[in-house]
Amino acid sequence: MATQTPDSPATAPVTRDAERTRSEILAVATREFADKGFAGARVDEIAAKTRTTKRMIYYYFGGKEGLYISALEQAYTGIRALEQQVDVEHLDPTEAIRQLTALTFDHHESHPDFIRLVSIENIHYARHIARSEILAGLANPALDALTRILERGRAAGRFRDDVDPIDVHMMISAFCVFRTANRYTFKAIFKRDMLDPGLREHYRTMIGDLVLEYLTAAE
Amino acid sequence: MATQTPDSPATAPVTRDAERTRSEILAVATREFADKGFAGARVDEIAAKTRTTKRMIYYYFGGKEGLYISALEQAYTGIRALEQQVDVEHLDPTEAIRQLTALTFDHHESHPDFIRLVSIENIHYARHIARSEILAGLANPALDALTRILERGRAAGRFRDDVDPIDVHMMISAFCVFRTANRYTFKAIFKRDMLDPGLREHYRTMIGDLVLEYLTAAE
DNA sequence: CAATGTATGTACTAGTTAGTTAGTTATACG
DNA sequence: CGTATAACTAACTAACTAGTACATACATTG
Repeated sequence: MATQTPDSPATAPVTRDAERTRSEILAVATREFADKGFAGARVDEIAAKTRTTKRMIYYYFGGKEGLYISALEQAYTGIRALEQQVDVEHLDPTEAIRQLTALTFDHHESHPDFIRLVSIENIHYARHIARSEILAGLANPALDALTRILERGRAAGRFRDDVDPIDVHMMISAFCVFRTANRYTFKAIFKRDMLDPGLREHYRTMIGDLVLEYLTAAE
Repeated sequence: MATQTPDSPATAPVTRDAERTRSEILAVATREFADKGFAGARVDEIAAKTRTTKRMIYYYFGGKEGLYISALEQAYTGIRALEQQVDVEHLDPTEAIRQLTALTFDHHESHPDFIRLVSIENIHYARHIARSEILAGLANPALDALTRILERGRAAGRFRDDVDPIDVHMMISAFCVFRTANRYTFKAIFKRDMLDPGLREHYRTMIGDLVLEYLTAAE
């Protein structure tokens, strides 16, 4: 009786899977931190939303802060992996810029949790990113692609040659990040949801126009 | 002896000043909330940084959330009052856009706490702004000024006529907000401080160029 | 198949935190 | 001058919250 029988549903089949436990905690934590911030998220609540217990958070991540840093690292490496797939080398510079801005636009739209984590991390003065070895040395595929596009465009005499890739990247990010990160206050004040599906194409084109107009302007 | 004498420094002249107490609490709270977020800020710490006690926070603001909302309201009304002073009606449209972008740029740079509060409020899905009657009906002087500039520019045949004032306002805000709000993660990743004084003029001109290039482009 | 380390659950704790209770004192006003 | 009221203080509390001690079960490997 004390022995576990296959027909005892009370004692669930407690299969052990360290990787599953770890990744489940991480997934739940990412959502919770993105939703409520570092201070607002609750370790007990994160634990409750997993199939395991709070003890496991401390076992795998050391504590609340370790868990938050791991969530950040995972979010960043995930986004960077996506960016790595950007292939615009074969396109002509103008079309490459259009594709790159559209891709960035799409990335930001489809990863709101990532954007929120970045906002939260900025509220914390990027203290955790600075501390993380993984995040400090992370390459930026989108910037690399942009740098090469600008070089080609400049060589072809299509783009002005006094522009800095980081500045152009900043323009694109600013627009895409603002649209997602400031969605709620913007809507409250201007009564417009920047993520309204009906406005999507308009904004997706606009950021391409904006950047290209700037790049092709006379110096 | 029990009577308070002018030469007894132990019993400080506890002058009562409701307005001073209230505004001191509000000033400290604004800094604390901007620094640590709503959940991260501590009522006890806010109280400790004032000359009064925690009880007064509850006396004047009802609670932590009431205090946070009051801080938000004050920050927004302060910024709006500043914007009201924008006077670009007498300038020609191109110059007016240059002035307006530069002014917005300056405002954002000199009010980092306001930008941080906005970021924090977005993390909270603008729940508090939506609830505040003061903030819901706040006019937007910068947008009004922009609308009139665009009309004049369009009438003069200088600007394209398919642009929406809210969209242009969004571009300008996106750039200026991003530069301040995402300063820390941007620096950690791209090793560039967007608020470096040496880059200030460069960025201040850039946002004007960017918007004007867009407004004067062929449709 | 024993045994050893990894993985997991339960129950607890110390410290914190928002909010409150029960008053006291200054000041305006008749 | 006395008194009503607004402004203010100190000490307290109940609930929460991150983190831990301790016990135990699974599974891998020799």
